[in-house]
Amino acid sequence: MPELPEVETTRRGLLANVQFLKIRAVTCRNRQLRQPISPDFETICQNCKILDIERRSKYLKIILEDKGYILIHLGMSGHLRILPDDTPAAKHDHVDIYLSNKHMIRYTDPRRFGMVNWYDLSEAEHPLLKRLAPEPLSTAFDAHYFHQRCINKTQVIKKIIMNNQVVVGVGNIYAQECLFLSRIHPQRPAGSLTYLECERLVEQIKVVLTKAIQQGGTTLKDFKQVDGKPGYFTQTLFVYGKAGTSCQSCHSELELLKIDNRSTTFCPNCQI
DNA sequence: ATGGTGACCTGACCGC
DNA sequence: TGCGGTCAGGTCACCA
Repeated sequence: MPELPEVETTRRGLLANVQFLKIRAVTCRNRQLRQPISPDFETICQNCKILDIERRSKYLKIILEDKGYILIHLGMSGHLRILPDDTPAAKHDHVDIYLSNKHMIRYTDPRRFGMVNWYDLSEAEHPLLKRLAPEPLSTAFDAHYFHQRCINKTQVIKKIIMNNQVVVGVGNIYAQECLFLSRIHPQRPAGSLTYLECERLVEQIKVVLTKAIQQGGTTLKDFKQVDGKPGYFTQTLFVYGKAGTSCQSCHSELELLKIDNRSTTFCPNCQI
């Protein structure tokens, strides 16, 4: 489900609902996520005030007053909702964070590839955050930087843009969309891209992610915003999940490839 | 250092 | 109806 636009949509929805509220209590029903929830998680969070919610890559940081932050990752299938605090828990509702206003933040994640934990480490100190590349929508991510990172690389370009040590936040859906819109074949060795192609790709990554955020993310299967509304970006997808249909630009048949074991749809005519 | 592979999980869907 | 296979939005530890 969640790529960067979905996570950013979630951040905005949460922030509007929980900023400056106090955490009354926390319930964990299943601690076995991508990494186990630490035994003292509930105790540490109790009575802390939520100051802000930040996003770094696809991680959310719930900033607590004078006391570090809760780090959340949604993995493949996770989502967060704001619900009345007496809402019964279903099978995959692993964590509830009860707030001072009779509501709670509920973390649900069927596949449990996500994580929830508390830290008091700066980004430079945190093992999961310290090696992350620049944000795609920041000025640090530009054509010059990206071209430098591609030079002499034999890896295919799709893998490079999905590598979070090159740029964060580009997952499988948006990688395919960005490559289509930049007219670059997903299997090109990164080192073969010209400066102009790098510039085009960087621009499309920014445009596609910005639009997706504006539309509330992509709705796939069960992605919902924190208020339960769907995202609307599916209406804007050109290639993801459309193998066998015709290219909206040239009407050739879109083809399917496996790259790094992940499905990749592209137009064999437009993308060179 | 860089690159490739398997591992972590559950659920939906398809063909038999 | 049931069973086995395949696939799915992500990331990281481990190996060569």
